[in-house]
Amino acid sequence: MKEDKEITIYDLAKHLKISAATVSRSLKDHPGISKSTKKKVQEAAKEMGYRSNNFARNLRKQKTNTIGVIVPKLNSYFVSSAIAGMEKIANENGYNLIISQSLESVKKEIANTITMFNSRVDGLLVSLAYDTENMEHFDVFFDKNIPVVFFDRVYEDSRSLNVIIDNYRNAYDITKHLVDEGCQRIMHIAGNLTRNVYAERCRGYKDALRDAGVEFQDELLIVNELSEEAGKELGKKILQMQNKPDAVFVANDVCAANCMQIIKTAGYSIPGDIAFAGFNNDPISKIVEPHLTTVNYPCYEMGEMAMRNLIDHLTGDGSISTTNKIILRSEIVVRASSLKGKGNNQGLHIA
Amino acid sequence: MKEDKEITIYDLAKHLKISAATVSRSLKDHPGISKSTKKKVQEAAKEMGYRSNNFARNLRKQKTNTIGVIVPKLNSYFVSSAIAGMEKIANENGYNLIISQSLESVKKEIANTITMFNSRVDGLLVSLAYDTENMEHFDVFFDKNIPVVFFDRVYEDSRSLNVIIDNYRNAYDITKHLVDEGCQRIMHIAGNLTRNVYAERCRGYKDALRDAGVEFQDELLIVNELSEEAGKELGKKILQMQNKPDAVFVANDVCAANCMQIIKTAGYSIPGDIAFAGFNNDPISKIVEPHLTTVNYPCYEMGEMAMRNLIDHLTGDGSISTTNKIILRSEIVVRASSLKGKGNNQGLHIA
DNA sequence: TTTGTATTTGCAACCGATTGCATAAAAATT
DNA sequence: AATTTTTATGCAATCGGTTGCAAATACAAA
Repeated sequence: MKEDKEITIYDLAKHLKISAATVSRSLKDHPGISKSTKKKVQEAAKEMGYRSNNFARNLRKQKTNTIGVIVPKLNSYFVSSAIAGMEKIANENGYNLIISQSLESVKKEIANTITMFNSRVDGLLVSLAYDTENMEHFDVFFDKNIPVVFFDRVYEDSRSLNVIIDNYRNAYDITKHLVDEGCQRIMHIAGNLTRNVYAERCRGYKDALRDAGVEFQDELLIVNELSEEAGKELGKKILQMQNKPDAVFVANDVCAANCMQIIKTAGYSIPGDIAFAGFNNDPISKIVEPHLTTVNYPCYEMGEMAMRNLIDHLTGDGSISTTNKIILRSEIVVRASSLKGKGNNQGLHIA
Repeated sequence: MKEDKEITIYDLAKHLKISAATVSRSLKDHPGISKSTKKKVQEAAKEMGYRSNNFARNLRKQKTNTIGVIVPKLNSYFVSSAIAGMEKIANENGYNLIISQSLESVKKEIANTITMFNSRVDGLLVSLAYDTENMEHFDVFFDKNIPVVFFDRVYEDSRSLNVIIDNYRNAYDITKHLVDEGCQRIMHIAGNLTRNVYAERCRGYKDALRDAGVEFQDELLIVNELSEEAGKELGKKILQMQNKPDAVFVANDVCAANCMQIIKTAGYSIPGDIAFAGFNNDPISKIVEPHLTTVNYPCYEMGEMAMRNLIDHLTGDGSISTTNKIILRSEIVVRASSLKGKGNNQGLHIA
């Protein structure tokens, strides 16, 4: 029944000999319209192949039904999983997503923020770039009361909601696990420490050491980009150390796996000589050998949760005003890379 | 200088004591407006914090500046990389992306298609779901002359542009390489053979065998989902074969890597007992041990290319009408998993 | 039948930018 | 100075829904 030309409510109105206002109300199930009229309109709409014009609607309602997402990089396990979760929820609720990547640069992040602002997104979901330190570019959103939800790489600010995991706790647990396995010289590889995720993991690492009576040593803390290449570099660096660590806790699986390879290739045994632990539970952690002890990060769920809360807030149910932080459950997953066999493993899930 | 209320061209017009039409034309650099007026308007716009309202614009122009992307699954290496490339190009050209996933189900794919249609995207980029066989759901787009570009998992249709790699050639090369390494019982693991990519790879495999004088055997061709789990299943299946293959060419790295693990754990040597080859050059291929011989698939570039062509077409430069297929360069990457050391490697790039 | 109340529907003014056509102003020509 | 040509601007309609308010119709009570 589709015509070549787009059908509008005016066409429907003319066809049914009623007003456009009534058509409009009928289509959105307005209470003031009689059941019979509604039915007539809805049927005619279907028959004639009517499709609502969002632009007219948005123009009039001053709402876009679009949510902006800014991430550091689309092609990583964490981000793509999180976005998959977001897409699902947004889709279910009739929201569109516009996605852009900062490619880990504040500059691009700022540009994207402006684009999003100009696209008049109803809300924004953001995971910060590696080097973002200043948050002024989000002020335009706060000023206009456009809700901003940060996830994973967040910014502590009373005006926004943060969805995170307990990085501190997990890092603490994993470090403690390494200690329990008998490690004493535990190295930690962190990302940029101004980024909450890495700062928290580092703090957990330090506190666990302290509580275990192991002294923290500056030389055992390294900050890098956590990329594949950084992992390889790291491996080489470790090989050159005269006093090598007996364990390495890396803030990210990809970096950990690549580092392990270098170490292994040089003839060291893992976990025998050096134990390893990562973070994220990236699929790679189950491929690298030995399998990598890591933290099971609920990426997909985090995306769902962040989106759900944003939408709830937009539709009024929500409460970004009252809720300020959502912490998702996550837990360490012990695998062979850290099992020296000396310690207990405290009933932790072994996969 | 930003006010609380949105500034419109009417505000600018009033402020400058000129008509809204002149403002509109000035802002878009219309030739009929004098330089001095244009400058005045553009300056005032900046000063007053004007931002153009896309909905009004779209409503009037009947164009959305939005491109729809439908993919099977967001969280895979291939897809996230391709989307990263698309986003880059779209962003550079002022287009927005709306992205949705079919989750490998035709049903959801159809639903997404309808959503995209109703969102009035200017164009569509699609990689088909695993089980899509019927293409009727794209007819609405073809009927309305909305360009559709398929990438990777494509559909041969004169009305659309396909962006692909030469799956046949690569599969042929990789199979030939295995033969050259001395393999005779080469197994091939394919995906759904109605999907072009898998059909082509399978064809390349068969032809390479034929040309090498190796007889194709039905029992050595297996179709599965190519997922992690499928890879493990496959490993078990191979272990149960009495007459095992001496090489396995899997149509996807993730599946290959997971299969290798099972085989290795059972005590077989790779490539000694069984050589392996995959497809995609997923990061996992450089982690699994031995490193996996595979095909370097230009995911990011494919995303860029698909998007660029779609946009060119929308802006009139393009020619989906004339171009019907774009084949990107790709090549096999030989790594340890297939090097039995008996054969030559024909100068192929070894990474 | 009349008045009052509740239920349905329509009128018309938005939302903000675009554009064909007409007009006004400036420049060039006679 | 009068006329033609060129250049610059404005008028007003249009895109398609939405919604406050008024009007019309239905139904109930008096």
